[in-house]
Amino acid sequence: MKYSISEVAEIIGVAPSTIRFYDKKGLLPSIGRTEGGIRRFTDADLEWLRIIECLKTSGMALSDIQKYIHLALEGDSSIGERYELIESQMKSIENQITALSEIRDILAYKSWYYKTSMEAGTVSVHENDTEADVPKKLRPVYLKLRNIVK
Amino acid sequence: MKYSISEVAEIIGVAPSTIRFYDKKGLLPSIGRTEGGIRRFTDADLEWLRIIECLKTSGMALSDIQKYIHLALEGDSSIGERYELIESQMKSIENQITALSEIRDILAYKSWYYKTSMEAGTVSVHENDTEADVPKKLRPVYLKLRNIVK
DNA sequence: GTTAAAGTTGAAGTTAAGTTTAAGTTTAGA
DNA sequence: TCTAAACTTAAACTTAACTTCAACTTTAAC
Repeated sequence: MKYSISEVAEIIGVAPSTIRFYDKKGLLPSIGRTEGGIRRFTDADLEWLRIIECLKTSGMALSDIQKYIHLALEGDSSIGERYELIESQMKSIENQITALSEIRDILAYKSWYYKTSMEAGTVSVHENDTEADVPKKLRPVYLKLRNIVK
Repeated sequence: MKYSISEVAEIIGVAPSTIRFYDKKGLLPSIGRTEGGIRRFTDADLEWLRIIECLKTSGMALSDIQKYIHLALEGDSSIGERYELIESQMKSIENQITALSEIRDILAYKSWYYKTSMEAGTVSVHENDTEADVPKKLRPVYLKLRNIVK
């Protein structure tokens, strides 16, 4: 099965210009062309694009994705390097998840704070809050951040 | 307690130029100045900066953070709007965490794939893999993505 | 054989979130 | 009082990841 650039764009969910941009950056190894020079994508090319999407979502820079793809093209000799790259990206993702979870907890506190303020009509309702006034789930973040979370 | 811009930069962990940039963008309401025009930060100003850091980590754009801060300055009349903003940011964070978790699972599979390839010296060791060859934990992602995860 | 839609390229433009620079001012300490 | 360190501003520069543009070519359908 072969696809045009706009079909691929549709399937992957990006703009055609983005795919040309990736191609120019060397992220798409050896895309086929018609005699007239028009790109024809194979299913294998689609897979590369999905891998790019995946690594991009993980926060990897395009320049590093390019490195990874070229390592993959090198074959078995680069397995070790690719393993290291993937491991390091896994660690990065786990750090991101941890950071986001902390922020989510803070926002959950703020959400409760505003919800209850809304019901009372004013944020003053929390002026003399103590731990006991805060829902159990939100107490850890309240205790840690009561000075900065307004 | 009052702080100079470089002290604040040190405490918060950003460059002084970043703080000036935030100030110019209207993210820091009414920073005090000496007679000569030098910024003097209070503990309340530090709190704003911590809130900015928090919302920034959550992926909120500076322009939206600015809106939030100005809503907060408006007082009780903006509680509802602030609540909506926080709720929407919570949802955004939860989506981010979900997306990252999926990517982490894919990378965990790739990590296993490369680790075992490394031990065998070649990725061919996986050529005829079936579900049974994949560690139990990695099977869901393998089944879902075996066509795209190489 | 025409033609309109879709493709091509290189180069320039965009956006966000800063950073750097240049030129000048303020301040703290000896 | 002098001076060096720290501060000020406006404006230009940076980087990543695209997007848009202009000018031109290829292709599919009639």
